[in-house]
Amino acid sequence: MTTKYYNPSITEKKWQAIWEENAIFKTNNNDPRKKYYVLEMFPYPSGRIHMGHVRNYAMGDVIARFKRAKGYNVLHPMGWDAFGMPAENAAMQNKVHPREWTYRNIAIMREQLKSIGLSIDWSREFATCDVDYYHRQQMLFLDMYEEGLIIRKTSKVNWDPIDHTVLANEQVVDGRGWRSGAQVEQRELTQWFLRISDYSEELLKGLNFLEKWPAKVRTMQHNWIGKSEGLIIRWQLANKNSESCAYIEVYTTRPDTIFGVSFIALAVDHPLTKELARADKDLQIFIKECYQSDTSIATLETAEKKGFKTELNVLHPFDSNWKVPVYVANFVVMSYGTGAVFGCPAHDQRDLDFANAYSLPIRPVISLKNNEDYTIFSITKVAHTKDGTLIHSRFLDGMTPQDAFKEVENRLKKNMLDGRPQAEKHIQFRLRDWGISRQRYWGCPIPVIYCDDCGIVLVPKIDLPVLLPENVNFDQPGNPLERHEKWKKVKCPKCSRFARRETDTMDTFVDSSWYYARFTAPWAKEPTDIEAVSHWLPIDQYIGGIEHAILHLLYSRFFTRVMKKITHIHIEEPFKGLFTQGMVMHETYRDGQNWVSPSKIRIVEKNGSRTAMLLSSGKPITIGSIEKMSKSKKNVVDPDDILASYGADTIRWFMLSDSPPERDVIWSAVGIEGAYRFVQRIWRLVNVAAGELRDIAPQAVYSNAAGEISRAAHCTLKAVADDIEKLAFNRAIAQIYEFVNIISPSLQSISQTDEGTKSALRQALEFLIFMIGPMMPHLAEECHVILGGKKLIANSAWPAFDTALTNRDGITIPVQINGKKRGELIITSSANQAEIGKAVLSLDFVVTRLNGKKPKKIIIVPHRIVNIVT
RNA sequence: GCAGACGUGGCGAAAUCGGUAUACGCAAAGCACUUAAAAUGCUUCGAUCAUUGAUCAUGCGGGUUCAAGUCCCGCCGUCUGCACCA
Repeated sequence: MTTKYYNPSITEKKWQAIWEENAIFKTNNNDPRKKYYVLEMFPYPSGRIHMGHVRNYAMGDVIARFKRAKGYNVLHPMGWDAFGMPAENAAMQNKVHPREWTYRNIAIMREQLKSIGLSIDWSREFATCDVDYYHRQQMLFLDMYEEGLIIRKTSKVNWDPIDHTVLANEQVVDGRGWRSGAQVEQRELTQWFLRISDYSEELLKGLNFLEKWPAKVRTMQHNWIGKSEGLIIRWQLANKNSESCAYIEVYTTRPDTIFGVSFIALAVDHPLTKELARADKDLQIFIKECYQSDTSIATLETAEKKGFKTELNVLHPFDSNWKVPVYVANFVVMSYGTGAVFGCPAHDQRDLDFANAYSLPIRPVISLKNNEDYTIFSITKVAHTKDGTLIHSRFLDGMTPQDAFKEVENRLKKNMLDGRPQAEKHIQFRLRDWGISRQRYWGCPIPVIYCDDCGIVLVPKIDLPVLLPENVNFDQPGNPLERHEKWKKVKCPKCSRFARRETDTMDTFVDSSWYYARFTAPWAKEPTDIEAVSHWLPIDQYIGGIEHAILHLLYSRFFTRVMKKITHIHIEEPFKGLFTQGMVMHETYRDGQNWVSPSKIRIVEKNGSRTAMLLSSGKPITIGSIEKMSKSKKNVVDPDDILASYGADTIRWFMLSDSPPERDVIWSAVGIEGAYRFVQRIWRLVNVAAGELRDIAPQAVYSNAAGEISRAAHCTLKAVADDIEKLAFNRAIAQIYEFVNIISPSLQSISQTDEGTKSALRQALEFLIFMIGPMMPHLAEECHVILGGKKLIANSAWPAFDTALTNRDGITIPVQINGKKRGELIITSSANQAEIGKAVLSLDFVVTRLNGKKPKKIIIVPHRIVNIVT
């Protein structure tokens, strides 16, 4: 005990080196013990680790270390989601090659992660931009193509005419490209698609079996897949003025409202619209206008309902004298249903808006509750979408909407129109095929060649990998591959004439859809080693941010099914357990319009109010709301700074304490101080006691003070293990605090205690070291050594608790009178109902309260409570 | 608009199956140690009234129950996801 304080910066480095030298965390695929695969979503190498990463990896590490102590063969790997736009942006701004930028960031972040003391098998590390990895991904592409899982088709996209690239909807702000500020156009592009929509039903059904997933994520995926059941109804054209078809197909989930129809609306890119436009200048102008608006959410919300009345009319399926006008409308989407709808303004808000704009009739067909005045629709402009009974609907009158649906279906499916039934049942999904083409350099090249003679030719497996060219420049916008003539020019594998390479690369979501499988055997020549995959998958516990609830997790579920089909994986669901952690938040500070970093200010607390001022000048600063840590709001705290002043154990402990892991945690300076004080407290207690305890044999003792300590030790050990198992880290930590509070008085007066208590304390401390081990691994090792331990905690088995000590024989149960607690009863745990009842009635406070009266009823719940009703 | 979650002290929160509401931590106050401060240790800490103690408290209003933070019905508020999806 030469030093007074624990110095994490020296100690933590020491233990990290020892773990590495002994290869403690290197995992062997052939280990006979039961497997456990824990994985945190791998990071994008943006430059530095942020607090969100620390929280994510701290949680995963607690589970990995705990399961290892519990005797599992644990796989806990790390990699890098390394392709993507930011590397190219950096290339444009700083004249640095994306590869160089990416690998430099990886090197920095790897060291940062190592300094947190994570129990990771670094020998399995890879980045998705490693040739080794994207080579295998190209192999998968070929296999999937052979199986018919990939198709080429055109689709409408947001096109940035300045940056020459496709933009995702999120990248369109107020109709303009987020980087260039250019007015975004709608373009039809031919792209590669993965046929995820073929798996809609399967992906939906699979959700039911994911019991260890948060219900929230399952609901989100459920809605995203968006299954709906309805009818496709064919409406006969009134006059034969279309060359190609005799009817318009419409998808509807409300066939019951068919007598409320007042118009038919076609999508702007519907084939019939295109046909009509050929002979109609005005329609051409209308279509052009529609294409100029983008598909971003903000625009859609405010967009006016616009329509164009065509010459066409269709006949009502149940009344050939009833002509319904056909419009082209901007709100109808080609990619959903049939790209045409029938409008029933009275019972659909969107149709009502349209009807009011174009003075179309509004025909109510579902009864309102108490108001039969239907002029209301044009006044209130609110459609009636609730249930009721059918009215003004001829043979449907009086039916429920459900019965009317069936009646319409039954009648129409018998009617033949042009050789087909006039209606068919149709199940429609919202989920669309996954377009994976990106007009970018820094991604996995799509292994395809275009030949003028042979058409689309796949790159033969033997010619893989298609490598990204090194010599590229980013001095003009667009995709450098596109203008790299030398790289593009290639001999056709079929006819050997000159052909050109596909210059699009794959969406980075493809990279992250199978990396978890690659970790099981990153050395394999094939994408996976089927034996290794069968051993390790599914992942027992996957941890990451809720922001990936839909895309990444849905794509991965799809990809696993696909990889099963092409025999690279044996299962369908990759993630058995999923946990979505909350974000790391921080207060914001601003000086006028400018955000101010927390490192530049000082908080002063006076009379219960908090004020902030600039460190440099003392200028007052406004304290703003608590928000997610982000560079733009400058409310970030750099983990490196915290590591330097407090150490890894403190930062891990703070991240896990207080807030439940699924909820947001608010970072605060006082919070991290509190965690640091606890680290010092443990170290101090162990040091104070070490001299007295080092030679004492740890054993459980069953008497008096020593007995209480032993009992607490065994109970806490059990409770902490249960909480970690349930990922309730905050509760585990509370248990540990409570336990330390129990044993610390005895530890501080250790020199005056008897041998029995010392022995119990010796064991209590040993348990404590194991309990803090998963969260504060360095401190645990250090304390273990101070007490004379030889083996590494990281490599030791979790101690067993004694059930004789966790089950008490004397228990205290609360006693209520008329539902209010009035006292307690101490009795043996084996006491039966009759004995408890007798004991309760002789208690002083019960006798006084009853005052000679006989209770009406006594409710006794063994081990829990007694309630006397008078 | 549709779907889902949540609402407990000054703050982060706990309460397994309906069974002692506020564990544990933070902040605050007081005391001890100290020349002093920091650190550390001890004590207090939901509200109101009060002498022991009592009454009221888990967003609001009802209900079920011996017993409700927990279950049911109706509101209010906050957050998240999706959205011209027919």
